[in-house]
Amino acid sequence: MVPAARRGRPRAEGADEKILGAALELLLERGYDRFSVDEAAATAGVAKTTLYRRWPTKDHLIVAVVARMQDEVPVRYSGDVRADLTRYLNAIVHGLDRVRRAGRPAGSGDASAGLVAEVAAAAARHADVGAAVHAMFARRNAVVLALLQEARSQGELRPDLDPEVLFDQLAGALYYRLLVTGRPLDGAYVGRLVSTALEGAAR
Amino acid sequence: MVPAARRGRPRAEGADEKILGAALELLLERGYDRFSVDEAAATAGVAKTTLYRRWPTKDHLIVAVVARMQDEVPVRYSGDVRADLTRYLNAIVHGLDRVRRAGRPAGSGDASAGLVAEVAAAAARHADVGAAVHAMFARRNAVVLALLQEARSQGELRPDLDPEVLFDQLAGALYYRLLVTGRPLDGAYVGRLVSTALEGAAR
DNA sequence: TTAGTTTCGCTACGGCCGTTTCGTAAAGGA
DNA sequence: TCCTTTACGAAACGGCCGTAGCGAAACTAA
Repeated sequence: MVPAARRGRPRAEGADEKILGAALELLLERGYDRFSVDEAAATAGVAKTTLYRRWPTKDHLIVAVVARMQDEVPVRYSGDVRADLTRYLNAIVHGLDRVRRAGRPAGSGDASAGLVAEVAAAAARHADVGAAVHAMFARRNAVVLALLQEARSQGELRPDLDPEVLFDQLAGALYYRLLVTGRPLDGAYVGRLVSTALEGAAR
Repeated sequence: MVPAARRGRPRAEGADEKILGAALELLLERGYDRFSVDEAAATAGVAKTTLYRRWPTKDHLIVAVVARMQDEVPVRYSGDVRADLTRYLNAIVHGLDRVRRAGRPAGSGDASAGLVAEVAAAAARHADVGAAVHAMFARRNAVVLALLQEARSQGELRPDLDPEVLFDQLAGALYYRLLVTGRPLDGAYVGRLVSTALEGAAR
């Protein structure tokens, strides 16, 4: 489907890519707060107005960059939910580790926690960014929710289980631990988390 | 314990209170992003330098305001963990609702989600703010963790349960739902959450 | 060709954050 | 009393975000 020929001067070809590439580099190097829109435009070799025509705020740009670097984690039901969930959550932890290792060296805290928190804050600041962030996570998590439904229909999970609630518990615990408690997020924690969620706390 | 008499001119008595009060009012009225330090100082009737001598950044000030309005939720083990946890989580939800209702009317999304996300972002931006935020939550959650240990020793919870993991699941799910999925946070969700966490997902 | 539309780069601006400077005020110590 | 120390208000500043205005460029439509 070729886009309908529009009226005036066409947008500079490849400008979007140049901007997103420069922005990604600067974002990983400096983190959200030390990231400057002026510098991103300059690094991309583009006027600031050209950037702002595409992304109306710094928040919009950052979320676009983050959405772009989201790698999908391929997951399929293997017959062992515990193993599948453990693998998926470990992939999230590993992705956060990559951001952390790429982050700024200064003692400004955890780069991965910072990025997650800033994306959440951007989602709360602008309604359209919020919609984009919610869609980004929904898309990313859809495969896992389907996996949980499959495991439930296979009898490995309780028939009355709400997969969304279970997933909120798992992913939520990861981000809560990362952002609120400041305690380490590693494979051992993922293992304890999956066990507790699957086997339950009662009795 | 009287503070040791310090050398120079003493700090203006009551200035801290005036600033925190004005800041709280402005924060609830406008939200983090539309909150201006200059305006907070002017409203408090204080020079900006006086404010910055006490809180070196806007983030420090906001976190101090939030820490101040944290009301502790009194919880004791009643012999029914499900009821106790439900009450506690509903208190959190209710507290977020209060912030939401006090929030700005403009379509800038959810005021409570915004405040939570901004506090998390502030914690990630400055190491000392992070320590304060972690301590604030640890203090707030300590009673619940003690409650869980009590319930475990009373045989209502699994003897091998890690209370921290269980609590991460519960609180994390709330904030994850609020910030990431954008879906409603109400009593019905709290009920489903507690049930799933206590009874487990397996079988 | 001509007119109209949209984008481009460039520049300047207002608002806010955080810092700095300056003169003054209020305390303790000699 | 005089000196030192710390806090105060007022003002100015640089950096960054986001907006506005300008002339030029690139395209469509007539």
